[in-house]
Amino acid sequence: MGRVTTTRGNPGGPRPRRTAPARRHGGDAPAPVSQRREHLVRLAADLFAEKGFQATTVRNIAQEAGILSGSLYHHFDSKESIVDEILTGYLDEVMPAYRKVVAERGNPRATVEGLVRAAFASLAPHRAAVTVLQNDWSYLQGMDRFAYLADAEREAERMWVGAIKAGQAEGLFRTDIDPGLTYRMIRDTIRLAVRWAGPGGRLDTGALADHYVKVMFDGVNAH
Amino acid sequence: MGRVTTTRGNPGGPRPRRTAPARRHGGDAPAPVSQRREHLVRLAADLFAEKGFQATTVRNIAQEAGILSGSLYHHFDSKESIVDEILTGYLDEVMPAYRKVVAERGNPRATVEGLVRAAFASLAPHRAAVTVLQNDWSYLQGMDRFAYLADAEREAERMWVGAIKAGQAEGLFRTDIDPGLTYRMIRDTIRLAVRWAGPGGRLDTGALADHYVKVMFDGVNAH
DNA sequence: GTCTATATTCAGATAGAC
DNA sequence: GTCTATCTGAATATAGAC
Repeated sequence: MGRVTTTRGNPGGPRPRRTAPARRHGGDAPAPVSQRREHLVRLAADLFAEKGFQATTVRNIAQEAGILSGSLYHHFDSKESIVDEILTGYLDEVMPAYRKVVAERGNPRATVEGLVRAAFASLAPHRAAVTVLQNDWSYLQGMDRFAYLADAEREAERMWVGAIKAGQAEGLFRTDIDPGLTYRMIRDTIRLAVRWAGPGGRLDTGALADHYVKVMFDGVNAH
Repeated sequence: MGRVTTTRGNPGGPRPRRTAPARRHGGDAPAPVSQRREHLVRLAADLFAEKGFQATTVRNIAQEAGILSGSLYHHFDSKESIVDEILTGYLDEVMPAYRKVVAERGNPRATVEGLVRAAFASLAPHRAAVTVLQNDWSYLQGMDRFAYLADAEREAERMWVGAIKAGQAEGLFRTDIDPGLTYRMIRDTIRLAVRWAGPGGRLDTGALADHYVKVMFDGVNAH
């Protein structure tokens, strides 16, 4: 609607020259097809995990790889397609893990514990995805391309809340807590763990899961 | 350093004319000094609470107020000074509340419960600050101007962890959980509640605090 | 597969007229 | 106190040389 199409405008201009592209191999194997691409995704993921998707620029990613930003577009359509790959990789792991736990049809306590452990287990290999889901959720929500995120979230909620309600029905869990509220508390706490289980890797997620299961089931009170 | 000073460049160009600045008074009192300013801060806060600080533009804020972005700079130095005001307002409320709870020197269980309730109570009036602290923490950390955030966080951690450790020493809390880890779990879960206690205001924070205290102390298991 | 060069758009911010 | 007009810088992305 009434777009102004001035043919002017050139911010940027001559950019500072870098010294050299810092090659990191001197005649390696030809690389199957997209080993280079996967490497770039991993570099991007590290940056996304540090500061989120929106806060990371394609120049950041390119610099990390020792190339210029324009060169990234030989490998990727767009910045969005990079994060798409990262998010899809996460969901392709965690959702089947959830479904497997539910399909085992153990008692609800075992199911909830299994879900907690599955969630924690997926944190370490997918820090970037989890960080992006926290930081940039509302941004991604606005895009048709990422509608699958909300779908997955709905399915996950059904599984968790179902297990909690079943546990209440069987008298395993107290009935004076709200299942939906409890699910969100649990989910959020696990996701946030990615921040301090962070790059330093000070805490392994197995130990975190143990800690969390203890507190969640029995509370902080001494018996 | 070799800046290109083309005299060109005019993104924006002729902007669509708005109909009128939507005045909301027709001869009110002269307004003490900065009633207008406070109003603008509140508008900005709503936007920050929705999508964070970095994701909100000064043009967003101005549009919400029915003025142009340049006009905002009559009231504020910069976008940062707006968020500074918001964050300061939050800390000026929550930190004294924490200190008061600790100063009462009740038993550690009462102290922890008091801290939880103080934290929840501060959510509703300061949604923007809490959202910004979550979304833009790493961005703000990099700036000297916001060093006071880390200071406050350190003081808060000392109070919480102190209460948890005291409770363990008195045999009130189980000793097989890590105080620092437990504090972060609690803190993060409370902060995240701001998202779904959100704009709809579906859940009042008093009820949330009740729910949370129950689960935290006694766990989800039935007795 | 990378670089050069640049288009395009949008961000925060400013000067001065009204 | 707001608007007009614009600057400056930075972001995503593209075209074509090498």
